[in-house]
Amino acid sequence: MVHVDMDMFYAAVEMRDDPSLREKAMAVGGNSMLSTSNYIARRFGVRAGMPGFIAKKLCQDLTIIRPHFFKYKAVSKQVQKVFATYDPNFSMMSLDEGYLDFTSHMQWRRESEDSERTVPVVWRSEEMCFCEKYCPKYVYDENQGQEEIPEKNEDISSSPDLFDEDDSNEENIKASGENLPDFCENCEKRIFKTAPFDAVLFGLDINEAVKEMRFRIEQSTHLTASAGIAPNTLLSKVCSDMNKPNGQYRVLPTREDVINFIDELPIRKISGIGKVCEKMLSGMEIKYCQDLFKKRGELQLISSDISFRYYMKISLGIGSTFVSSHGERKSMSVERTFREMTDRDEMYKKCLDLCNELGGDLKRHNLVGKTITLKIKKSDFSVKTKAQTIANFTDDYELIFKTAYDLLETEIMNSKLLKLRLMGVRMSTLQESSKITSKQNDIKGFLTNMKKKVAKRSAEKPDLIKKGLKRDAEKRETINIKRRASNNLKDMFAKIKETRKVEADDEDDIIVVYEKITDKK
DNA sequence: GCGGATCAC
DNA sequence: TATGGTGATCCGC
Repeated sequence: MVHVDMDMFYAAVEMRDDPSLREKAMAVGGNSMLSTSNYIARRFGVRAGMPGFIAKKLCQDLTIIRPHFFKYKAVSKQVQKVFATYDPNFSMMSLDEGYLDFTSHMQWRRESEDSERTVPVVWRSEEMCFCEKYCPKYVYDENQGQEEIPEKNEDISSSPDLFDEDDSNEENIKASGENLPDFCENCEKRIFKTAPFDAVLFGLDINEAVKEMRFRIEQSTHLTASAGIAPNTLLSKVCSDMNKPNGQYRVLPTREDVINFIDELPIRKISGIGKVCEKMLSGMEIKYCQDLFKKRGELQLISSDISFRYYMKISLGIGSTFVSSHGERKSMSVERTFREMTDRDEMYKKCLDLCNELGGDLKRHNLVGKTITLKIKKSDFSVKTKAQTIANFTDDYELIFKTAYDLLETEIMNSKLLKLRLMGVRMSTLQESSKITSKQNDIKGFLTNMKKKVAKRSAEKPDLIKKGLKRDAEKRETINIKRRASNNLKDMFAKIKETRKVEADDEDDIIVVYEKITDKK
């Protein structure tokens, strides 16, 4: 298994596109959070995940670049194109890293010709002109999120047979080169007079195969990647970090090599062991992976079955031996941080906006869901979530808001002065909207839902139901008052009132059904 | 199913 | 002045 990771990805793209950044300490992100930093900035302790204003304190001269995701997506596509030639079933973990299974490729490789392992290459140098004919100039189409590369470059880098044949292309470039001036009028750099390309032959083994892949990535993106090669994904992930940047590392598929590698490895290096887990384990004197096995007795006592098995797998260097494709999405969410918010109407408005966004996202992905979760983060950074599952699948923002509103209202009512810094809305229990039959949306769904409600209610005392209805009526009255008090939110509250009314009718029906049932008894 | 926590990126 | 957004999973109810 191979894990590939682009080196300081976002920062590298920005440095590639703006040479003036290359000599500087720089990071990509915003004032509140940095996504990544270059190696100069890292010397000052500037790290991904660090707030920009703190990084500025560590490094006065830090240049912070706002992220350009359309660029990163475009580059990622190029990288994926290379990945696909080695393993069509590769699995991306993010824009800049992925897992590949080289098994099939290595079978093919053993019987491959030299020419099939030869990568054509354009050697580049800062002193040479690339701004015209030979320049793989990066042109981004922001709408498409795709990158266009001039045809010439496409020809050179994507034709492995280029050097096996009587190559008229090469001659043409040479010939035309003779008519060019020595220096470019645009960039004043020296212009190639001979064909600026060559070819590199890679060997048969997996180290060579991965070098070849990394070379192709570099040729196509002018960015470097690091890779890890190991018998499973758990190990390959750790390996890709060993010789970063622009390097690779291999753990052989032998018991000795795996054990040697894993024994002295700090547990924190393993993907899945985070800050908290590290601290907890260090409290038991567990710092290296071999300690997990040494302390397996204690571990078993204090851990759940799942955790214990996970720890034991780590200590033995066992991981997945195949790349698993991403399963179905399980949730979709929107959340936003903002300056401290105390005004209720503002909160409801924010909630409505989030629901609106979420509804749009769900529709775009052809998804519907039935569990709505409201997330709030208070000014003291404490986080709270409230969830409710509704009767029918939906992607309708008004229905989402109806539920989110209730959850938010509960929170507002339950606290004296709510000071928020973040709000989020999540939809889970998802289904593809196409799979929703009309049945589920009309009478049948309504009836099953009602049966459930009745069952739940009949477990309670009947007078509780009436109390509940009275409480709902009071809630509605509160909302009416608020509506009168707030002109600019008039429509919003009118909608709430509307939906509440539907709900109330719903409840009335339940009472009738409930009475019928009790009568029968 | 719900809510808190942890984790990766 | 000031610490993100999205998705997944696990644990204990």
